[in-house]
Amino acid sequence: MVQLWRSSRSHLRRLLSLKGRNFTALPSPEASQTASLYKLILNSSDPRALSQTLHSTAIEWTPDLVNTILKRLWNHGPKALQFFRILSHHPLYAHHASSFDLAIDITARLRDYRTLWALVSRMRSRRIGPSPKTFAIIAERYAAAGKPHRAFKVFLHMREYGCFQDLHSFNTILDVLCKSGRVEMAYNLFKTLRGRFKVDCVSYNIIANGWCLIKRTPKALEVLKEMVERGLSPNITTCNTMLKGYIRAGQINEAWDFFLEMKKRKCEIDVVTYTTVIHGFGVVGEVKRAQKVFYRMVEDGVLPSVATYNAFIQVLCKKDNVENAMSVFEEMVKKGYVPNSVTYNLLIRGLFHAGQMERAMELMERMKDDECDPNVQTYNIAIRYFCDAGEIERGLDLFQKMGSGDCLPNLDTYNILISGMFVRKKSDDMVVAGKLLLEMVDRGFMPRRLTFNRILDGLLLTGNQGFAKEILSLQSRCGRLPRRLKL
DNA sequence: CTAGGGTTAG
Repeated sequence: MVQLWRSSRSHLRRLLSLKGRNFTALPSPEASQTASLYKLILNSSDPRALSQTLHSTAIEWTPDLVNTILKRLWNHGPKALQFFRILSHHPLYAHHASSFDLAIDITARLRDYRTLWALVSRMRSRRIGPSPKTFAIIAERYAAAGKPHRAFKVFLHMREYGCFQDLHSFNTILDVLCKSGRVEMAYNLFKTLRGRFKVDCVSYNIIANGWCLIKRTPKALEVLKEMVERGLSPNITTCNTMLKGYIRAGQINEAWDFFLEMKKRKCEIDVVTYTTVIHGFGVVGEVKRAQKVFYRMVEDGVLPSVATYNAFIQVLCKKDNVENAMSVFEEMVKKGYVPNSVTYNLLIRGLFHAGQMERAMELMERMKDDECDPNVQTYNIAIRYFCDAGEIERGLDLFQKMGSGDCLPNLDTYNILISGMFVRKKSDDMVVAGKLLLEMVDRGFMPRRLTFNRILDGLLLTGNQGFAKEILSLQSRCGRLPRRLKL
């Protein structure tokens, strides 16, 4: 029966999709089931009732379904974990390792490390993990939370959980440390342990990139020199890393010379090289040069990717004008490229920036036709510009739309909207700001102290003493959570 | 999620 429905539905989809792209977004039965389950979980206020529903035999749980729901609840961590927990007690279904990884990621983001390690233990006792991937997630979150030493300790203790420390996992931990700005620490580990793990070109690239990220290109070069001395050859990734490093450090002439040198030496320049150059030169204002490279690359036998178009489109939006960006957009579509959400977000921002609010909103609608629904970033852009323009109501409308749809607001959304509440000096807006603050805390986001203070001041100045008191007690409750970086 | 390219404000 279900099978029948499914096949006739997909037949219908095929038929409809012939008539126009609008219909390709028609939800499949699986998608609509997922959507209704998601809404059910999100809107339930009674955990016991929810538990009963989710345990009912009518729902056929699969790891895919569970993971989809966990990802959609990403910006509502407590809800996501509640869902995960309820399903852990299902009489027939048992969580897949990938769902554990997602749940672990969420606990880490909420800085709930006790639950995190409890989940790791449960994975182990069920003999479904933890895997090196699990440890990569944990290490990354520790590093991002300003606990690089914890991140490294995770790596050291992997073996106790049955995971071998090999070159892969070593490279992962180096990269995690570098990306969180702890290059110094990564480099020291690298030097101490490179013999044991027999480091390769990837390890050197990771360290070089680490130095580049903090704009220390000479250090990166030094590392690469060492690499060559030890008999390892740089590859195209090494070159692209340095190229981007020069640009990031503002060494535009060095970057250009490096690019020319790459060409002269006939190293296999690829689409990443061109994308880096186009974006790098464009954003520092060298639009003509970026444009030349963009049109030249095809002659050189390298086809642009969607990312290349995105880089070029951003350059045109920022340093040229939106109309030209729109033409390049139409041009890429005509050539058969499928724009992604990055493309749309760039153009939507460009149009908003040029004051063309309505055209921006039209483009936001058009996204849906491309099976590329507006995402959090899209909404954040729109909300920001509407608030900046004083059209607070439209910003709030969009926010409302997000909450009811399947694109939950993230930390940025709340910050943007709360700032927007200070544009008009209205008492009502202060109350809305306060409510947003309560909601964001409820969803596992930690407002900055500045946000608390602004709202408190606002409420006190507009005579909302009672509400201010409530916010103040919320703040002290939040303060108990250890959130500041401690070394 | 073993490394490099597109979304975040002036």
